[in-house]
Amino acid sequence: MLKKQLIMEKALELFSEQGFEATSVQQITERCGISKGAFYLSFKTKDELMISMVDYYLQQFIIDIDRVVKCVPNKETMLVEFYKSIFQAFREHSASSRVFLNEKAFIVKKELFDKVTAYEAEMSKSIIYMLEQLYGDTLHHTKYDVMYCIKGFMKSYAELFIFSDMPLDLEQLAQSLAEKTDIIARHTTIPFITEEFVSLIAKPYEKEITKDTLLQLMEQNMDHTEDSIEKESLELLKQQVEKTTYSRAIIKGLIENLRPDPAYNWIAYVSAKYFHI
Amino acid sequence: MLKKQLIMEKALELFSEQGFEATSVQQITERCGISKGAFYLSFKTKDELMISMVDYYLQQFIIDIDRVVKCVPNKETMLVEFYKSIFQAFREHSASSRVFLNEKAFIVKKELFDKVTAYEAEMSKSIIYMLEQLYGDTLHHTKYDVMYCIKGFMKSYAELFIFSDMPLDLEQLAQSLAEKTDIIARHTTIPFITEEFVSLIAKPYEKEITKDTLLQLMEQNMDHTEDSIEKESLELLKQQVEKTTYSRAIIKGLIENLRPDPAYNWIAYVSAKYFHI
DNA sequence: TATACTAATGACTAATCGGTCATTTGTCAA
DNA sequence: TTGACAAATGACCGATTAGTCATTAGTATA
Repeated sequence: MLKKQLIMEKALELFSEQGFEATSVQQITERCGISKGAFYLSFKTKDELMISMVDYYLQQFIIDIDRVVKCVPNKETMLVEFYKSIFQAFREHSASSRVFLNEKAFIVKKELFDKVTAYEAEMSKSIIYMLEQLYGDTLHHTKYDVMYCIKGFMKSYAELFIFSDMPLDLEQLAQSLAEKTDIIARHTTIPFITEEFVSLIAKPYEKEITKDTLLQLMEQNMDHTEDSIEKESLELLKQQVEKTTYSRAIIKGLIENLRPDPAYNWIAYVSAKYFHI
Repeated sequence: MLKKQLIMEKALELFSEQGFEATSVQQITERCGISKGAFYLSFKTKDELMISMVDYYLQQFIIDIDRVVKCVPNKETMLVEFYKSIFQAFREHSASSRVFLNEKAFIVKKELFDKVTAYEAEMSKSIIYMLEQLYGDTLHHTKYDVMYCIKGFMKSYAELFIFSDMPLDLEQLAQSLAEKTDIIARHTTIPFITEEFVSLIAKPYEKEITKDTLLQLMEQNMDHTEDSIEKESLELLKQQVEKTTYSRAIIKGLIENLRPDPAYNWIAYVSAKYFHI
C-alpha cells in the first residue's frame, strides 16, 4: 500500500515533467529506487497505474469542494471560500493539476477519459448545489450557464498556479472571482445551456451508485488495515448497505467516522450519497 | 509543399485520436499512403512536424480573431461577432482545437510550449485591443481580468464543440457569452490581474518582430510559388522592409494583397504589425 | 538452525520506436 | 533511346519499450 503511494507520487512528478507516454516504467522505478519487477507487483500495467492515479488525486479534490459547498454556514462567504479552497488545491498540488485538470483533451484512452469526465461531473454537481443554496429559484434557467462560467474562471485562472510560481494573494483572487460570479448570477438573462442539454452530455459517463458497486468499493478497501474505529465503522456500514437496520443517525455517525481518514474519505463520500445523507 | 500539408492533416487526425507521443511516424505515413523515407524528406524529425503543425493551425486562428477585432465596424455587435468567429473555428477545426488549444499542459517540450504560449499572447493582445475599443478608459484597471474571463468562457464552452458533436446554436451561444462579458466588464470592481502581472508572465515568450525575423519569414515563403500578384507584392514588401521608400498607403496595399492567400496571410499579419498598420 | 513463505530483483524477450541510406522509380531534356 | 537528376522507397540500425520470470534476499515461525 505504501509502495503504491510511493510509485504514484514519483510517477506524478515524471508525468508532470514529461507527459504520460514519454515516461517509461524504467524511469519511474529508478526514481522510486525500486526494481522493475517491484513495479509490476503493485500495478498490473502502466495503464492501471494511470487509472489508479486519477482516482488517488481527483477524489481528494472532489471531496474538498464538496465539503466547502456543504459545510460553510455563511452564504455571504460561500463563494469566496469555494474559490479559496479550489485555488489552494491548485497551489498545493500543482503537479497533479497539471496532469489531470488541464485537460481531458490529451486523455485518449476511453476508460481514463470516462473516469475524468465522471469526476468532473461530480464537481459540476457540487457547483450546482452551491448555486441553488445561494440563489434558489431565481437562477433556475441560467444556473448551468453560471456553472460553466465558474468552471471557465477556474480553468483560466488555474494557469497562474500551474505555469508560474509567482506568489499569489489567494484571498484577493477569491474575492475577485466571487464578485464576478455573483455579478453573472444576478444579471445574466440569456441562457445557453439548458438542463436537458446537460443531461444529454453528462449521462453517458454518469455511473449511479448501486448496492453492488458500493459493496465492491468497500471490499477493496477492507483488507489492508489493522483493527481500529475506522475499520469497525466500515464493517458495520457494509452490513447496513447489505441490509439497513440502523437509524439514519447511526449510519451518518458511522460515515462521519470514516471521513477524516484519507484511506476512507472516498468511501464516506460515496456512502453519504448512497444513503442520501 | 502539398506533401507537407497532407502529412500535417493526417498527423492531426492521428494526434487527436491518440496523442502525439502515442502516434508513430509509421502510422502517419501509412495513413498518408507514403513511405517512411518520404516523410523525412518533408520533415527532419517528428518534433519538427509538430512545430510546423502548431504554426499551421494556430496562425489561422489568431488571424481570424484579429480580423474580427480590427474590422467589425459596429461596437454593439463586436462581442457577438467575436464569439461567433471563435466558436465557428472550434466547430470547423475541432480536431486541431483538441490537439492545440486544450491545453498547454501536456506540451512538455519547451520549444513547443513557448510557441503555443506566444500565440496565446497574440490572442490576448487582440482581446485587450477589443476591450479598449469597446470600453475605453472606464475599464483600465480591470481589463486584464475581463480578458481572463473571456478566455475562461472560451475554454469552458469550447468543450461542447470538442467533446460532443451536438448541433449547437452559434448565434445564441455568442449572444449569451457577449452578454456575460458585457456584464462583467461593466460591474467588476475587484481586480486581480494587473498590468505588471501580465508583463511578468508574458514577457519571456514575447518575441518582438525585428527586421531580421521578418525578412527571414519572408525568405522562407519566397521560393515555392509561381509568378503572381502575391509573389510580386511579397518581393516589393521585402524590399520595403530592407529599406522603406514607399508611402504607408502603398505598403498597406501590398500587405492587403497578401492577406487573402492562406500561404501569405501570416506574413501579412506580421508585416502589418511591423509597419504599425 | 532449519524451514517456509513472501518480497524483490534484473536479465531477458519480443515488439516497436525514430531515423538512415543504398537502391529503385519516375520524369525530364537531349 | 539515352543519360541525368530528383523523388520515393523500405530494409535496416541501434536504442528503447512494456512486460515476464527464474532466481535471490529477507523474515518469521518452529
